[in-house]
Amino acid sequence: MTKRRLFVVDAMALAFRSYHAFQRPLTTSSGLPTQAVYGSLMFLMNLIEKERPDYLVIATDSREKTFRHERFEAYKANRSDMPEDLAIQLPHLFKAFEALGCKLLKEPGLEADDLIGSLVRQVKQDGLESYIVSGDKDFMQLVDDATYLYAPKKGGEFVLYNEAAVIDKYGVRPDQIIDMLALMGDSADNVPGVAGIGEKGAAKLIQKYDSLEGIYENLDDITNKRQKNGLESSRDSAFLSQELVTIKIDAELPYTLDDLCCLPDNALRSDALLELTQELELRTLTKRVQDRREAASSAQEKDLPFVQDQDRDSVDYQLINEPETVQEFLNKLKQQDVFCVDTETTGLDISSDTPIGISISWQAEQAFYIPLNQDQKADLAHLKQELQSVLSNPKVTKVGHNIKFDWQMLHNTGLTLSGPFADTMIASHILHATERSHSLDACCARYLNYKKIPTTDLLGKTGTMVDVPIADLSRYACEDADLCLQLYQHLLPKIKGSSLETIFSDIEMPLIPVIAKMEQAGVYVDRQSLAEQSEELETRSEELKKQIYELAGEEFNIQSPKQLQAILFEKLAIHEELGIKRIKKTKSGYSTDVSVLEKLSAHPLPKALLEFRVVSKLKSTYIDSLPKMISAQSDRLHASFHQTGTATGRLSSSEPNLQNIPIRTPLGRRVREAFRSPEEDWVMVSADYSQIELRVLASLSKDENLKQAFVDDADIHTATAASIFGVDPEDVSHEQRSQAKAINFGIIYGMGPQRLARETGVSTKEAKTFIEKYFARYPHIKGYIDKSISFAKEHEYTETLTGRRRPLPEINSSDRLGLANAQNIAINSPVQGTAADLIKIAMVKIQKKLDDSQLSAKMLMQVHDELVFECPRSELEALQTIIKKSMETAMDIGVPLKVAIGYGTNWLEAH
DNA sequence: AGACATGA
DNA sequence: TCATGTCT
Repeated sequence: MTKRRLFVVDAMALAFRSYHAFQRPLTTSSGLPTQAVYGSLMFLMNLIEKERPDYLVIATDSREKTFRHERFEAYKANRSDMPEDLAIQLPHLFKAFEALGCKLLKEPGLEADDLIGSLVRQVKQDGLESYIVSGDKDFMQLVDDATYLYAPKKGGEFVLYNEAAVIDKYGVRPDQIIDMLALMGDSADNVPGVAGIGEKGAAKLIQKYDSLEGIYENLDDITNKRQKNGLESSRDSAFLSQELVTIKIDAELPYTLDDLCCLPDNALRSDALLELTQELELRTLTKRVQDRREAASSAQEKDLPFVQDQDRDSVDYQLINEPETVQEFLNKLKQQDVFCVDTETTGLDISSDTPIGISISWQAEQAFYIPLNQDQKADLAHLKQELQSVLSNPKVTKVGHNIKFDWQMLHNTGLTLSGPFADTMIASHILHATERSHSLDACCARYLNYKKIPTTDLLGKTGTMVDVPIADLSRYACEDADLCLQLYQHLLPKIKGSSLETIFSDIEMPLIPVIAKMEQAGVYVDRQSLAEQSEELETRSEELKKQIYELAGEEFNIQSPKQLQAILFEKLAIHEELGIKRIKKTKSGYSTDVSVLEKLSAHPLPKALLEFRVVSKLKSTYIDSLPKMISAQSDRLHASFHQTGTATGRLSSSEPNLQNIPIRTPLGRRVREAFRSPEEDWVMVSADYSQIELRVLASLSKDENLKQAFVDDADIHTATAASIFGVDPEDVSHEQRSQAKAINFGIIYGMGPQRLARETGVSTKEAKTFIEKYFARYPHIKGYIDKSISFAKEHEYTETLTGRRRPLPEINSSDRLGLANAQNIAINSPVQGTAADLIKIAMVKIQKKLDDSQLSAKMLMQVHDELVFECPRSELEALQTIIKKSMETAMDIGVPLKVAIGYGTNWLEAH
């Protein structure tokens, strides 16, 4: 693939150039001048269409003075002010950049030149080529094997300067340009240079003596009197000029490649651009944008999707479905030690769907599609057997994007896929934990700047993969495998050898088959029990509804916060009636959440509402929806667990979310009680890490006091209470314990005194003193918190014990809320993430022991610090031993880990 | 603090 | 999309 290209434009240079290029003024009907906007837009649109950049950004000066002004007071002193009718256009110009999808880069204390210089050097590290779009010869100093000067000529033409072209023009190398400019000076920027030396003279001298230093070392050689005199008298000025003309290349810039991305096809037909050209009455440009939009929509009608074509004709995709080609393919496959697999399947159901074909790639832009259905003309049984030996070869790395899915599909057709794995979806998540999507489409766009054909184009509206013509399917499947392999080549080097390698190779990759099995096992729920509960709650719900309507004096939609607001705070004004002043607010008025309703619960209406809320939540979210998700195939619930769903490294669960099944209240608990084993002599087993996050906190902070409490196996909240209230553990009251518990949680979540006060029901002031006392008793925890925050500030990410990272959100130091949030993240993420890593390690250990010992016990679900299993009574003891051992020795964190196990009818009692 | 689901 | 509520 050719290198991806970044184009950088100097905003002010472009604006001035466009402004002066116009002889006649151009204005809107209301008199707003628009020459600069028109000229700049025209220029950029031409550039985008002609060059189709992968990345395009505009750089501009910051307002502040720079190091050059400090060094030389008169720097740029003779610049005249910007003409008023250009200045007035600037806001529109910036809007125009935005409409084109170009980021406007600006950094405090940097001139555009320095920003550009540092940017091109930075992206060179990422393997990009840079094109500096400017007529300013100063930029020639930056030209190298990956950096070009793209200088506009008259009439829309450009000259491209590479190293050779620079030498051709001045006879000096790019790295000598600085010294040449130092001799010449620059009247526009008030750079003094050396009197009596111009462009020609400067070039000649540098050619002869190599550098400014070289010239002064050989001053006696110089025959030209005028030059010699000038050089002698302007020595200081020459070296000052050298400093002034040197473009900074090492400024740290906060941009990622994603910030610089350009989508040429979208840029020229965006809604924003059309709106802007219309608003500014730029008719020629409006017409041009409309043309692009029409072309795009007619292309879509013809079913021609917009794909960023990157030499896609050069790809080598082969359909392998003849006996001879199959054998030839298998022989080549067996020689690979890394390859990418992707399956095309009859559907997405993990308990019933199967592969119809498999695509494989081991080299970028080359891939093979091997049908595993009737499209395959070779001996299928033999083919599968051969594939099996490769798919389970422990010496071969199998690359995939969400390879858990392929594992499951292959499993459904009797094929075993085994490690080592390299999952590019998880690799993406490890490298960018705060990105929302890690789908193949998103990753290709993000890392390869390649827009895939949407799957829906292939499938049509209702069809399945099975109905797709083999040629199309083959091409699509090959593209997926090829791109996945390219992602592997792009992402894995960033992980290998870095501190992320452990988390990727030793934790996440081995976890894949564990989760794959867990999902396929599913969990049984008692439909009957849920149906009974549903009826009971239906009755209660109706009663409450009636009661609520009566109290309100009218019928309304109780589930609409807006309507409820009107009843509570306007019609009945309950808060006034009860004399309650402050009511929590949301963006759209008074809140009606639990905390508010509880405040008002002296009145019967809010009281009824509270119960109604509980009942309807339970009924709609769990009792009525769980049965709908039970697989007809297995009669069980097969939720998904995602390794890429959270910023901290926890797993997440969906369809249904098994991680928020009720447990706290008796009514909710009945829902979880419906989860049971369908087999006669089998039991549910639940294993809970006790206080895992506080143990992790003790470990991370190395607080002896807290560590000792765990070594002593004390009740941690009681111990904390004893410690901060200065009493013996036996004398701790209920009240004191629950306040200590709130503080312990508060610390883990990084919550402030206000939240703590709300949580414990004490005043903010009292909460403050609690926290102070806490820190006095656990001084290392205060230290840990400070350390976490400063680490996060410095690195802009947080890190767990195992090296997992989470980038911090961009912090705007004026944004108080954002800052507080970032601090909470700095404290919470390492704790939550380390706990998540511990249980992941335990899961892998447990599954391995289950496999090795050939027990039939099954892991069914994970709820952050809890694992749920199902096993025959006869295996109970063996299973408990395995669980306990694995969880308690998951990793040595310098604090003992404790596990509580509950089973059978008591499986919920571990809590 | 971190998730996901529901209903409007 | 927001407000709400469930879990850890």
